[in-house]
Amino acid sequence: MITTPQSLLPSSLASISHRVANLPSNSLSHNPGLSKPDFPENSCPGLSSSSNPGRDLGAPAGSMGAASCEDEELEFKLVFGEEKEAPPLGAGGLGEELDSEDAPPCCRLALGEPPPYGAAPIGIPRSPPPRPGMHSPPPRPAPSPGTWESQPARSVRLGGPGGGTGGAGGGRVLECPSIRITSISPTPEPPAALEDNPDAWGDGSPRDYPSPEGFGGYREAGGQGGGAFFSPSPGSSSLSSWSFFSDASDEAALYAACDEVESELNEAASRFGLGSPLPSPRASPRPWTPEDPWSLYGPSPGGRGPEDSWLLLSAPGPTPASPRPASPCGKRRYSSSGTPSSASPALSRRGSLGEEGSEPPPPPPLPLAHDPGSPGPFDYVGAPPAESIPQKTRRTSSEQTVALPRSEEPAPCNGKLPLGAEESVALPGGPRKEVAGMDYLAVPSPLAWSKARIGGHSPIFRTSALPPLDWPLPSQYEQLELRIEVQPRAHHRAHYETEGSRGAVKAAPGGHPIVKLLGYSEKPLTLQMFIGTADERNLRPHAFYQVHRITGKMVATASYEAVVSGTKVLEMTLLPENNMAANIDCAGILKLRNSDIELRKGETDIGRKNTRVRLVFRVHVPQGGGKVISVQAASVPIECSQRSAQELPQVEAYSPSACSVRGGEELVLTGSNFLPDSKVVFIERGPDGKLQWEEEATVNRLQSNEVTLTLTVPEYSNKRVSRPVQVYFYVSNGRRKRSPTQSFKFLPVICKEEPLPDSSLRGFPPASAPPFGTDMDFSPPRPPYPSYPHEDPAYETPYLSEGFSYGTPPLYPQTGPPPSYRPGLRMFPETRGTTGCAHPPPVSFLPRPFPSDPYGGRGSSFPLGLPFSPPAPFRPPLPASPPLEGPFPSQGDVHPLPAEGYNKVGPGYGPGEGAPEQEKSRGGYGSGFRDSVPIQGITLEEGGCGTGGCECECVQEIALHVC
DNA sequence: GTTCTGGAACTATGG
DNA sequence: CCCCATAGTTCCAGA
Repeated sequence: MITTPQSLLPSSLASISHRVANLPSNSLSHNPGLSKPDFPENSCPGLSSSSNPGRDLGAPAGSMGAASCEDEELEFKLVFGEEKEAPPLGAGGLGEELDSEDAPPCCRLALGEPPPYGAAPIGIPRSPPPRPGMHSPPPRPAPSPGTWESQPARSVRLGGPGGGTGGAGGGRVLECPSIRITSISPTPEPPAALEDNPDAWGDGSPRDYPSPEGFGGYREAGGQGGGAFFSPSPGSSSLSSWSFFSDASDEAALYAACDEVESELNEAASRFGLGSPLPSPRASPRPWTPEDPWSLYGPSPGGRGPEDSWLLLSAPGPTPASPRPASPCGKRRYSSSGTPSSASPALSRRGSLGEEGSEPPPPPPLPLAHDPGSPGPFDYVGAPPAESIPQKTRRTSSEQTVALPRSEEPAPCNGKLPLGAEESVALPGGPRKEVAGMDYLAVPSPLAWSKARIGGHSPIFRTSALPPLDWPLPSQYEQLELRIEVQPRAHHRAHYETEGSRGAVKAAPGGHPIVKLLGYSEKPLTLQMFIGTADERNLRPHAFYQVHRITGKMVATASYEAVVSGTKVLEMTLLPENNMAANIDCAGILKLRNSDIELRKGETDIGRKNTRVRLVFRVHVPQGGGKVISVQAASVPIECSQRSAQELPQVEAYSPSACSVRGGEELVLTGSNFLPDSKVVFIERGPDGKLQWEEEATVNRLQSNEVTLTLTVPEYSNKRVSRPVQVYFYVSNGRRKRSPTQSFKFLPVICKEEPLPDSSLRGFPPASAPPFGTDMDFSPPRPPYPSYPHEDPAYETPYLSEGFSYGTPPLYPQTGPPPSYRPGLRMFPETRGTTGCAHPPPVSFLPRPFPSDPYGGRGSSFPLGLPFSPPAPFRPPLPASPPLEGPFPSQGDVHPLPAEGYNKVGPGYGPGEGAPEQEKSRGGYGSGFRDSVPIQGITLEEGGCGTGGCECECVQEIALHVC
């Protein structure tokens, strides 16, 4: 680990680092798992961990890693130094509160100042950012009427010890709701230091790098970060951070334990003139130049400094050898965590802790290490010039990178940060981050924040106090509107730090997303972009994903990275000559290891299954008088996991679910991942499970798209069957890419017409036909679902399936109309379970979990006021992930509403059509499907299942097919 | 030689 | 405790 770096480091530091590394506890354990246990006992777990991990990880990563690694170490060392300083809360300049409004806002930006790169957009002040997960306190009204300013919970200036060398003057300011325990920190100075003393670093030693660390945030910075300092390795770090930092007491213990080390480090650091170690050593590989405004931000984004920085800390990663090193250690169990993706905010600790809070609490100081004025508008940390770091580093980046300190960062938004701004912060932040998050005491629950924010304040802020990233902002205000003209694709496989880039996010139509600011064209403005969440909660920076700057020949859009509160922000310029539009061809998505993030002190979100993100764009339009109007637009949800990306086709609903053995009817499938060459194959298996019949259906390509397949049901092999025949079909995108099978029935043809009473048709009298589930279609698994309330418009979406309600496929109007979305489609709820039916699941779809049958199992749904219709509309919790949602991009909308999605879906069907169709469907029902259905096949099934306990013969049915 | 990708092996987590 | 399924990460290989 130390090797190279050490060499670079002063002997003292080096020695220290070694020592650290060797510390018992630490164990450096690469193995996280190990470390964790040790922690308690060990004195300085964190340290140890830190040391290694990164390296290890890095190593594996690749050649590049080497460099990074080195850097990492350096940082590590540096960090230590800082820590020492930092720890004390107040250490250096702590105590000061910046926050005051006027405060110098770290955020302040110089509007108008051109960015370093090309067109100089107007600088945007950086807002204090809260950590991704965390919520920042709602902005408070600024002195000026009508304007808001972000407000840190409290700000504390960390000080750089005066050291300050850092210049930073001191320190960074942290906003802390609570008390900060860690030492970590804050040392913002580093950057400052750098700036101030460029010479010191000048040699290009690792130290020179700006502190990417700042970024450390993301991985935890805190944990790592801070922890990082303490524990480099992910695992360890996490552990350490976790264990140690989680409590103040723990931290204290740590500190004590590490005291010695810290002291030494500090000393060493001081000798070097590092004010604070923190600074971002990593930041950019290239020598840091004081003059470079960006330097302040930290490592260069371009280089991905940030990432690197993050990585460093975070990186603990596993070495190549061990695949999942990180997680093991301290991972928390998902189950325990409660909701996975954050489905429910409430659940998350954040609320209480501060997890989010954590982030928020310490809103990192924006870094402006440098003077705001000078550099540029962007206060953030990162944003260094692109050139700074080779992308390649990416891999290593992990190692290098420090996690961005998300929230941690001091949030001073207002306050200015010390320079190094985020980075510096970050670095320290890393540590800090954790600290920060953790440290802070209780923070208002996310919900609370949400409410506060949701209120709808005007998007007018002071340039000195821009809104945190987790602040909801309107996409439009007065004549201004930030619009995503071209939405990104619904899938984008994010890359890990250990991988190479997987490219920029692309648009569905090809090309890349395009964002445009309407209503303003006076001068260049900076467009910010970060990766936000896609869950039902308020939009906020995603804890497990970070934007990744893509550079290359093919990238035409200039951009640079910055780190705001631990969240990497990609900044681009909107030029009047381009109609204030930007082609987002420079934004990739980096996936952070769940274990790294989860271990962060304040992090409450769970990474597992939390793979959807949204691209969030922001623009701060200067209004004069030190005010800006901030508008934001978020893209459609983007699924970032490989799996989903290559995911198997999924059938979420289909209609009809049965037809005559003659086939020929049109069957519409809705789901996701359908391809132009997707095939739909019908099969029948014998009692022994052997394939008895197989037939590929003819797909109507013109009426099919990614989420809808329209096909013609093939003719069944035996047209003389006297009973309904249960068959199955699946969608295939190629070998190994088949959807789960769906059940379908072929009904015998009855020449004699048998009129059915309306009642029966519609509702199947309870007695005779169990409403729900019985339907054959559903295969076993599904519980009877209650129907979604038809009444509720909201549910009219695809999910609703009338068919479902009726339970019988035949009921669906089989008329031709497209299927677009027919009401008939039904969604299956999670199959398992609810009913009790043990059915094998022939139908295993239901991707989304539905609530169990509210109606006691019987619940099938009866939409139209059928006898059995559920009393109250039952609303499935689709929300989080509406089935369709992912795939369907609704243009322009930020929120993935199923409905919207659907609208878009049908190829032939224009957007918006969906609704109509649905209605039609309904209408059809209402009017009497009979009429609408020339040929009706009615199948009555009785299933024990429907009722509940059945064992399952679920299908006893009577099918009548009217000719 | 790099950057992108697509695939897939491995391992952890949960049921 | 074992088995299986699902998911997250890391690797590999080809374009």
